[in-house]
Amino acid sequence: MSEASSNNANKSMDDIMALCKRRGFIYQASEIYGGINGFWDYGPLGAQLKKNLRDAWWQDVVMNPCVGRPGPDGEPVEIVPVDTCIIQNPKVWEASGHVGGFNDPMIDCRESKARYRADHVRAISGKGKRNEAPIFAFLTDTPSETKQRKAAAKKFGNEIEEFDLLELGTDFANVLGPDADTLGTLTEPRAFNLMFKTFVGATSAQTDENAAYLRPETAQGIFINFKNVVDTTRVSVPFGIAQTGKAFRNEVTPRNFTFRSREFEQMEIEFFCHADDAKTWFTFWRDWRYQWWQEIGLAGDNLILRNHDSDELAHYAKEGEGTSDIEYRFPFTAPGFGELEGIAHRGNFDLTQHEEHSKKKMQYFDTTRGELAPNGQPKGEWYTPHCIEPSAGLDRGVLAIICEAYTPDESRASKVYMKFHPRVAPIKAAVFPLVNKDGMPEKAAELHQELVKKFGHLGAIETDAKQSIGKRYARMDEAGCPICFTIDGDTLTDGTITVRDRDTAEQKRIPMAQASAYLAEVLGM
RNA sequence: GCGGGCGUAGCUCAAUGGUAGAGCGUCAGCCUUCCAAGCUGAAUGUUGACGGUUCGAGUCCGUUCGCCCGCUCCA
Repeated sequence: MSEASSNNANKSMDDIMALCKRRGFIYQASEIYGGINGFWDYGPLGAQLKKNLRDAWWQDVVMNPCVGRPGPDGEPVEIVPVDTCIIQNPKVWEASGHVGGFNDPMIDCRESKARYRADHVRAISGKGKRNEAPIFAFLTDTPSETKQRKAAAKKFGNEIEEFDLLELGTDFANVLGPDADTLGTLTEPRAFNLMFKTFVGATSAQTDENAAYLRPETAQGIFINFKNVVDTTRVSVPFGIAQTGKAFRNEVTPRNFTFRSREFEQMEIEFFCHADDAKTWFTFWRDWRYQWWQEIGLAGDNLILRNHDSDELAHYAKEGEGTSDIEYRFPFTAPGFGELEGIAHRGNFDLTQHEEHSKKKMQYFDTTRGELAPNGQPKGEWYTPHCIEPSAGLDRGVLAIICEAYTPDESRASKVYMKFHPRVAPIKAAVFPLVNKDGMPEKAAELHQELVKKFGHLGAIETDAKQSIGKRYARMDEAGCPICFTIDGDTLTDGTITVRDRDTAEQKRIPMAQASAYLAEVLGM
């Protein structure tokens, strides 16, 4: 357990947010106009950090799936990428269940602060007295039902009638809320539209006919291209399709810095396999994804793997075998955890839905299955593949990495340093002349150019000749730069430089000619 | 959506209803041979926004936007 991971509950989110602002990791979106609730912008260091995490995922998922670890079938894991549109045909969201399932009107109770799905609330009035107080509202199978039935019986005896609350319309002045003690505390029903709506066509009217939605998840772009990928590439089940991209949800309550944002980026894999193999693939992905987050720097006990209870499964996962979350103990969730990535067994829910709604065949012909023909070859089998979905939040990953890296240290000049794993660190190295004269700046520029050329595609290589060396080290500590190379007087005579380690502040001398190899090793190359 | 707290320079914070300040950071110059050293100087604010009370509002009142905490919600 690292020092950083053991005390997240003691890390101040205010301090972390201040550092994010001060050093240019994350800014409030539209700040000069007073911000906009639920949106955040990344500054120079944050944008690079986010790109590094996205690149690491892409490399380890798409380019070299599971870093070469074979799947449960002993074969290399096969993954191909796609990049699909944020705006899809609206029918996609009908098929996926996002339109029908999440437009439900909700009712709030001003007294009890409870919130109810309007269509779930039942009501009891006196017989023929629907327009008179009191009317008793309740939720079936909750304590409120018992309580309200008792109250209604006391008031009306057997002369009652029972109906859906919504039959009253939108005015509930005569209604006693399920958990209320006074009449008329229920608000009128309000729709919760979790999807952002927009309109397609520059000259078209903004009517429902032209309505479209910003995607609430990248996953559907994969499912609706499943057949395209199967038909046009040489993949065969089992295989996965991966995608990163923005998604949008009109969250009821954006909260906790970037953790719950209305615009966010996902990194998703939809891995298709035969139903018989789904369970083993689920376990495989769950375990590897957990390990991946550990290897990217969330190595301590702040990261856990949690299997969902059956009663909290999402609509799509009920068909499958379950869901596991990889969760991180953020300072604002401690001692609890917040989700970084969910690994869901979606069954064949999505492909089946799209097959029904689009009338296009989504089944897959597997030539390795089926009974054997006389010649000993399998006859093949048609089936709708099941799907394992490791779905990660990129912004949440960045936030977790920032929280994990944040390390207060009163003993050093910066008082805090960012202990980024070298692979995600936005600044990979810095080159300093110890003093800004005597040929040192020239040497520094030389080494800087060399390192930029070799490592610049991975992140920033900085150089700085201003002010004292301690100040420059401190600045790099706060930015999370893993190592600094310093040119001094000896460099000019014997060709050696000092390497300064961020985490230990220790220094050692190496030949300048080996700086590049040294950095490569730090970066795990 | 409810309740509570908050909003002053890039950051952290001062300022009795009476001229908006400090520290740090940033920038410039000098200096400087390993950890924010030293010296000199500079820039930076419609006090979140709008309205009101007042001779006068950072301060009081209203509205609004945003952030934090709790509840709620969370595909």
